[in-house]
Amino acid sequence: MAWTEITRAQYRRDDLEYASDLRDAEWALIAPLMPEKKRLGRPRRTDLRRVMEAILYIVTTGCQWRQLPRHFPAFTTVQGYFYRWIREGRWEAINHILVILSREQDGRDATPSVGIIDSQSVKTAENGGPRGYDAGKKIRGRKRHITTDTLGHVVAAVVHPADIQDRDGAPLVATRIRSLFPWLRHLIGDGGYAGEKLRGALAELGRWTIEIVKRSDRAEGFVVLPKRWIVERSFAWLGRCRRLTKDVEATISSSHAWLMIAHIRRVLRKINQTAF
DNA sequence: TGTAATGCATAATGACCCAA
DNA sequence: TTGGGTCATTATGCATTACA
Repeated sequence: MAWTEITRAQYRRDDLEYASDLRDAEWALIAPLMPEKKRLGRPRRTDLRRVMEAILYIVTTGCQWRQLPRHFPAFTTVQGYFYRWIREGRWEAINHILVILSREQDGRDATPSVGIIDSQSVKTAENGGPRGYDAGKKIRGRKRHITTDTLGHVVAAVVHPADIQDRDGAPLVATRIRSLFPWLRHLIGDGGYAGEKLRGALAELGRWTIEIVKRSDRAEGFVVLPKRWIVERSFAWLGRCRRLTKDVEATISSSHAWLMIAHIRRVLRKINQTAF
């Protein structure tokens, strides 16, 4: 019997189960977000749960496509779904829905009204694609530019070459936010987002406001909580996924997809843990 | 029977590293 | 500088299969 044909029960034996695998309750959350059965054509035989688990395996371990263990579907098949779901915008859509679910579970409005923005520069590997040099961080690669809500959910992300300044990348993020969470209009960021240029760019996009939290705030008395640690914590969470410790992708779109997947993984776990 | 969708191997391409 | 090697990504080809 081929490895790919083993039953779920066999697959669940300890020696084949991975920490990155989906628990039943987690799969229940994303199963409705998987592509529907097509009317025509050859019916799908591949178990999409295994496809998801294979992708989660890669995002957590950081292994190459070719190193995907044999009892997952063939890596070319998994890869096929990965890229197809990028084209369909499915990764972002899944993330969007899970963030809403998670917020509602925490008793918040589905749509956040405040976002905390920050970026992280990551080295790229030898697979080419768009990149640039971040002189400040001395890193040649790309920036992950994200906005979180006050709970630390990544509500929108943009990946761009690292030579783009934060204040120039921010409008790109704002544009993403606008299509995902139209009611989010207030951003909190660090000194990198200060200045009239960005303020003007945001004004053109709509009625955005941005609030700058300085790093060394020596205000006396009661200090407004610097919200910045929330984004930093989110970056730390994402950093646990080894696929993200370097940017090994050749395209911006797959780099963005892995970021979404890492976050999807975290939100799935979070919803599940607090369910009781 | 023809069509559309699927599974998946394989090749091609492009970028980059390394050693000679 | 060149040639070999690694990987991500894209393209291609072919066998399968449900359904009208």
